[in-house]
Formats: sequence, C-alpha cells, structure tokens
Amino acid sequence: MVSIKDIAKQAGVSISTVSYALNGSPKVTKETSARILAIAKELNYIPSAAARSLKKRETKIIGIYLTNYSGAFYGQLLQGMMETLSENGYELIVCSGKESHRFLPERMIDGAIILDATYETKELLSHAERGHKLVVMDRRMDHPNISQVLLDNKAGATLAIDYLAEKGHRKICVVKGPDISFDARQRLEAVQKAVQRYSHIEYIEIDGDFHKQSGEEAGKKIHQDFTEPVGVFCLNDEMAIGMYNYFSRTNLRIGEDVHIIGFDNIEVSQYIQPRLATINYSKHKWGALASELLLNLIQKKHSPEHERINVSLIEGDSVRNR
Amino acid sequence: MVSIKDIAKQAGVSISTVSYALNGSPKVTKETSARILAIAKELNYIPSAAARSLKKRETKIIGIYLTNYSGAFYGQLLQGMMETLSENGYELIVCSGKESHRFLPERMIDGAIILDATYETKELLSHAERGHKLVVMDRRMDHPNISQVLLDNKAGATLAIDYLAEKGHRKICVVKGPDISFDARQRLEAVQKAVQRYSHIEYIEIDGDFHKQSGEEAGKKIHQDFTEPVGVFCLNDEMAIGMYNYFSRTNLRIGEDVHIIGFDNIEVSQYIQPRLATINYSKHKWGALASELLLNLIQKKHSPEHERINVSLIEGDSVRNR
DNA sequence: TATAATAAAGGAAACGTTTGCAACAAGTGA
DNA sequence: TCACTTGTTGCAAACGTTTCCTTTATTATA
Repeated sequence: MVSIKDIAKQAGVSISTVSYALNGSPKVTKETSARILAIAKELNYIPSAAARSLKKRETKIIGIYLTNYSGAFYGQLLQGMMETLSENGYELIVCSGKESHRFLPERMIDGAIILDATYETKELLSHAERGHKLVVMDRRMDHPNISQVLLDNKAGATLAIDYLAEKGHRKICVVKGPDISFDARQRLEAVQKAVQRYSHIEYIEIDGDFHKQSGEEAGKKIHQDFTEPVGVFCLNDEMAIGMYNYFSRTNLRIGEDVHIIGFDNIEVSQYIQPRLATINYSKHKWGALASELLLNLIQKKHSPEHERINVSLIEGDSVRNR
Repeated sequence: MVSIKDIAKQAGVSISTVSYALNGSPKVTKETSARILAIAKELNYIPSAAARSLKKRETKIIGIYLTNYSGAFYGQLLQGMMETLSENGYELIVCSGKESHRFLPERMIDGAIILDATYETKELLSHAERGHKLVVMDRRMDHPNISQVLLDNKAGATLAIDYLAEKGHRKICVVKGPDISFDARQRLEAVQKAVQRYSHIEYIEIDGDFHKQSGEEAGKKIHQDFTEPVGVFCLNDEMAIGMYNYFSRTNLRIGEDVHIIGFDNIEVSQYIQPRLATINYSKHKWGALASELLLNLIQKKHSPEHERINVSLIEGDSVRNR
C-alpha cells in the first residue's frame, strides 16, 4: 500500500507537507502542492480510513439501526436520510448485524439513528453518557446527547377510530402490536382513549406483533366470533395485509363485512384490493429530520431537540359505511 | 477515552500483556488475565476499531452495494447475507451513499458485494487489481479476486415466454428493462431467442426502465394499440405492478384482455389481484451464496467461483388461457 | 548443582495519518 | 544594518492497537 510516506520520498518533501497538500491547506505553496498531488495520483495513492479516523477521532459516517428490512417502508426513509447527510459530507450505513451495536462505542461511526425497538434503552443511554450523539425514532429519551423525532401516533390512532365511528361502526376491534414497540403502545393508548368517547361502541382487543402472520390469526378470531359487520384497526399495515390474506380465503368481504384500517401506508397498501384505508406520514421527511437533528447535535449547533411527524388519514374502500 | 494503556497502568503490567489478555492469548497466565479483564470491565474499556484495523489491516466488515432500497426485495437478500457472514464473525453494512464507493479502497471494509448497476465495472476491476475481494451479482467479471453469482435469467425468460405460448397467446409483448442492467439485457436476449421458436407469434417490444412508472406507460401503449388479447412479459415485477395500476383505470381486464407475467416474485406480487404470474428465485439463497463466495475469497480457501441461481415459474391468474 | 528448557511478562516498533511547534529563508520597515 | 514579519517547510509526537523479540523467573534435566 502506498502511503503519504512514499509520496513524500518521491517528492523530496516531508510527510507533513504531503499531508497539508493533500488536505488543501494554504500553508503549502501552489507549486509544491501541485507537484505532490500529481505524484499522489501517479502512485495511485489512497488514504487509509483507519489511520485518519484514529487520529482525527471521527469517521464522517452515520449509522442507522434497523430491526429488519422487511417493508418497502425503509426505501423512502433511507433516501431522506442520505440526502441530508451527504449534503453535509457524511455517509450513511445501515447496521443490522448481530454485533453492529458495537459500531458506535468503538467509534466506527460518528453518530447513530435508532429505529430498532430491540436496542436497549439502557445501552443507548450509556452511549450517550460516553458522549456519543444519537437520534431516536422509536422511543422517548431525554438526554443532552440525544434528540428524538417521533410519529404522532396518538393523532393517527384517533383519526383511525374516528373514521370508523364516522362510517357508522358500532363494533370496533383493534389488533395490537408488540409491547416492545413504543409506537404500538402509543397507538393502543390513544385508541383506548378514543373509543371511550363513543359510549355506544363495542370495543375488542386482539393480540398482534406487527407481522403478517398475526394479522391472519386475528382475522381468524374475528371470523369465528362474527355476528355483524365489524370495524378493525390494525395497528400497522403489515398486519392488515395478513388479515386480507385470511379473508380472501373466506366468504366474508372486506369493505362489506369486515372493514379494515391500518397504519403506516406502506407501499403494498395502495395495490391491494380494496385499497387499504390507513394512516399516512412522510417517511422521507421523517428520515431527513432525524438526520438533521443528528448533525445539529454532532456539530454542536444546537442542544437536543424533540420533533414530531404529522400524520394524516388516507381513505380506502376497505372501510365503507355500515 | 480509556485505552489499554490505562488498564496496563491500573493493573501494573505492560500494554502488551493487556493486549494479549484481552485477546485471550494463552501467553498470559489465568490469574493475570482475570485481573486485567476485571479492570477493563471496571474502567468501561472499549477497544478502538480504528486503531485495531490500522494495525491488523482488516475490519471484519463486509459491504453490500445497492442501487436503491425500493423493493421489499432486499429484505430476504440481506437476511441471507447476514446469516452467513455473522456465522463467520463478519458484520454487514449496506452502502449506498454517494461516496460510499470509497469504503473498499480505503479499507473501511474487507470485501464488497455488488448489486448496483451504476457501479462502474472499470472501477471494480481496479479494486480487484489492488487486491480487494469482490462478489458481483449484477454483471459478469473474470478476475482472480472476483467471484460472481448470477440469476439464471435466460431460463427464467424462456419459462415466461413458453408459459404465455402454452396458454395460447399469439400476440406477445415484452416490456424491456434499462440497458445498464445486465439482468435486463440477458432476459431480453432470451426472450428474443424464445419467440423465434414460435413462428405464429406476433412479437412486440416496449421500452421500460424497471420502475413502476414505465410499466404504467407501457400499459397505456398496449391499450392504445389494443385489438385482441395480448400476453405481456414485464421484465420485472415492479413494472408489472405499474401496469396493473394503469389497467385498473381502464375497461380492459388483466387475465382476460391483458395477460401479464413478471420477473422477481417480489412481495407485492402475491397480494395484488389477480395474483401476478412471475419468475421466482430464492433471494435468501442468492444472498447467502454471494456471502459465502466472498468469504471463500477472503480466507483464500478457494479461487474465484461462478455460481448460478435457479429460477422457477409461479403461475397466477394474471395469465389465463386465451 | 549447573544447565537447559519452559513459562510469563515487558520493550519497542509499526500501522498511516494529523498537527502543534520549530526552523529557516526571504522580504519589510526603521 | 538590524530586528522583525511573513511565508514555506520539516520534526516529532500522538492517536490505540498488535506482535515480534527480549528479558526475567521458574521448573525440569543431566
């Protein structure tokens, strides 16, 4: 491997001069600099990321921690992040390997964005204590080194329940998410509060874990107890898709017997028949904002910020008038 | 930051002893080792990735280069990779930032898997020349440091055309992919060869770029020229989805007037109505195999290998008898 | 008991950068 | 002419590890 040492020798200057030249410092004269650059190119010089980050104590890399890649969900999210980051000279890497949680403490990355409920809050806190900068998208944390940008789950869940009520539904069923998920907990809480406002509504809860399979199982349960049209709020779209799967094998019709609304507006939702009603939000904006807050934190421009992403209702033929 | 130096001082031993202890070397006695480990834990020691990789000239990280995250496509692929890699002590990071192509030459990663047609072959070759190990999944390359694992596009495309022919279609239309894509080129080539075997078939080509939008546009074109039932082979599922979108707004029915088959069997394809006929292959296996070949290359167990992933036909109601 | 072999620990160089400081030359003003 | 800037370059330490080689202490062998 050719290093600045080789360039220095070749150019007959010291390694510090080479370093300055390579970094475009004005301390070295134009001619020397040009000569050094030429030699560097000729020798096919490539800097060592390890050596540089060892010395500079930074990598210009940001990590995003994701639980799983499933949903097409993440495409826009990552896009939003990358744009913001690359404008500021940072690279984004997606971390989801078993040991990737080490990247932050070992200073392989300069900061991290967390969207992974399995990442322990305790651990995040200890990173922050050590001075590392974080943005959390999936929990609430209050610390000078942590910013947060959360979905407005409460508003979303309330919109969903109100929508079902508005369409005349008197029997409402919610398919819950996993306890580990902050979003799931917030949504459920808002649902419980919302249904209380409708004294005539019969309200039922069914377990779910945000995956398709549990949506199918919830569908089965609903089918078994079926007596009259029911409005179902699946706490995310993925379970709603699972429920579609189930009912496509039965004699019950979505939008007639079973009315379904989801949450997230993932890509598939617009392609299934009938179009799934759901709660929408800008994934792109979510990602961009998270990155922005992280950069603010890293560049010490701001103290931690707490932002919220707005949501809106998307109507669909999966919910019709009762 | 606490370093092995601090531990050494605290324990009253040399830094080399600490290093050996931390790495579980048998050179240091059990008691000393235990004492050092205890102190390390107490001081909250965390190694520096930069320092280690500077010295060891490896990072135990593999990078996967992806064009875009769109499809739910990538979930299983990455899963397959991660499993294989983590079994062998490697981490996977997804690279798709603007400057992330520098990760390999700067030795931020130990090897790379390429699934990004915009990555120039010339550049890949220069990396390989420098001794870096690669696996390509989206082009053909022959070099001692490059393994490849490609889809059997030809078999897939042939299956698709035969399927349409078998269902009695005499007018067949193919929606092409972008020239930059190796898969697109291979599929098209096989299509052209396959249709020649059916002298009675009228064959038409329409431009496409693998994105939904172009599928919609292709649909429009087909609609305009519509005279009789037509069989359409979209060179990937995403365009097929786009075409569904288009025809859902028309009076032509998929599976009756327009018969569609795709390629990739992405997740959405099983949820749209009618079920999209398509060409399937195991994304998980594709990813796992790519990782395996890369590890073989890195660990010098093998010389470069050229593997192929089998494909199969998935029937769907989007193609019916004419 | 003297010597060789073995075990445990330490010294120091090396990996490839960055950067504060020193050195030196040439030009400036008094 | 002298001291003083200013501009250009070099020296050397530092970042935090790993690892080869040496030293020292211990035990086994003759």
